[in-house]
Amino acid sequence: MTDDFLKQLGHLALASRLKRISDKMIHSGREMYKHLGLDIEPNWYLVFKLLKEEKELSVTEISAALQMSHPSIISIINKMIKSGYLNSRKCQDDGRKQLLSLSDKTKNVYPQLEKIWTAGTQGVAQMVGETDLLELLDMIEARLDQKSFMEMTLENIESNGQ
Amino acid sequence: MTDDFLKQLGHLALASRLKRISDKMIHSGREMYKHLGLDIEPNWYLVFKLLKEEKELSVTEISAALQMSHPSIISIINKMIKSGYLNSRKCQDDGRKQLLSLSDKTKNVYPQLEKIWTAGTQGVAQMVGETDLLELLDMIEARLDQKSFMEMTLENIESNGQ
DNA sequence: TCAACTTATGTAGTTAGCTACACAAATATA
DNA sequence: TATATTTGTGTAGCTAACTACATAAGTTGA
Repeated sequence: MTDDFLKQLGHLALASRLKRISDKMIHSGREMYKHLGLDIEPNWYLVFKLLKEEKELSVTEISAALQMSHPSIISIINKMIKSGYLNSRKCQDDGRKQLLSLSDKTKNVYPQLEKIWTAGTQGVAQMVGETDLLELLDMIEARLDQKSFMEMTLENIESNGQ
Repeated sequence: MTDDFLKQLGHLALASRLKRISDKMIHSGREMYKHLGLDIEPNWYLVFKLLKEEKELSVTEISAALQMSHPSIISIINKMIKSGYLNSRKCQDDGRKQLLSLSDKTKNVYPQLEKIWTAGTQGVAQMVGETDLLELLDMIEARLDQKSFMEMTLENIESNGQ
């Protein structure tokens, strides 16, 4: 018997435990950048890595690639622009679009960032060990895409009620 | 090659993926309560279940059991009190303490809530299948408690730099 | 017994997601 | 070609966690 009530709840508390772990890691990531004297936030690596690969993307394209809502992306990129890490220019062909790319400032610090991300990847790999956690997450996300947690639960309520 | 950039990032994006899954499930849980006509929020089940078991607890005790900060607990219980699901009384022995317990309203709807949570537990169990996901989470949380993600990463930066 | 410390609660302000709505630009269609 | 629809971006307002600070009540020890 542990004093961690979430563990006791078993499957019911899955979402809460996933949230607890991710919150803790994200918070620790924020501390790490601060410790290293960088004005970078934990979720920016997604945009950095994506734009390193794709060179120039619109808000909607970033939103689709990261599977996050476009208001979330706007909030992230506005901070990154303000801090000088992204360039933004209006698209010539389509006046609605804003095209984002990495700034020179970013290109200068990129080697340092890569070292941090490499070390972070190693840290997660050490934590996860030889387990197949990432494959499990693939499976869970695939199942959640097929049928939402609400749908699954409502179906179970239905069939339990028979 | 998938169009989900987070998957491509492998271990590096673990925290982001855990967040994405938990956010999705929590959001779906909110919709479910709404669909069922209940004015209950997704994270309240933790307090309901805990107080069902322990009868009467203070803010700090709830905070410890759920491993959440006390301001988070205050925010949750204030809403639950406002909605009539919790009773609060001042502790006689210790005037600083607020003692929380389940209200009659809660006791009346509890059977219905149990059905929902049972169905939700089944839903998660179906999603997780025969895997050992919960044990993996136990392991990861234990390792994170020993050494934070920041510490792990900084150590790796150090040793990579040699 | 009273000052210093500790503990329990509460408040303020931050970050990170989200949906719903607004609006402008592009495209499609009658 | 003019109107209607779609698409891309942006804003407002929501939830949920956190830390840091404030305050009040208990406890301890000189």
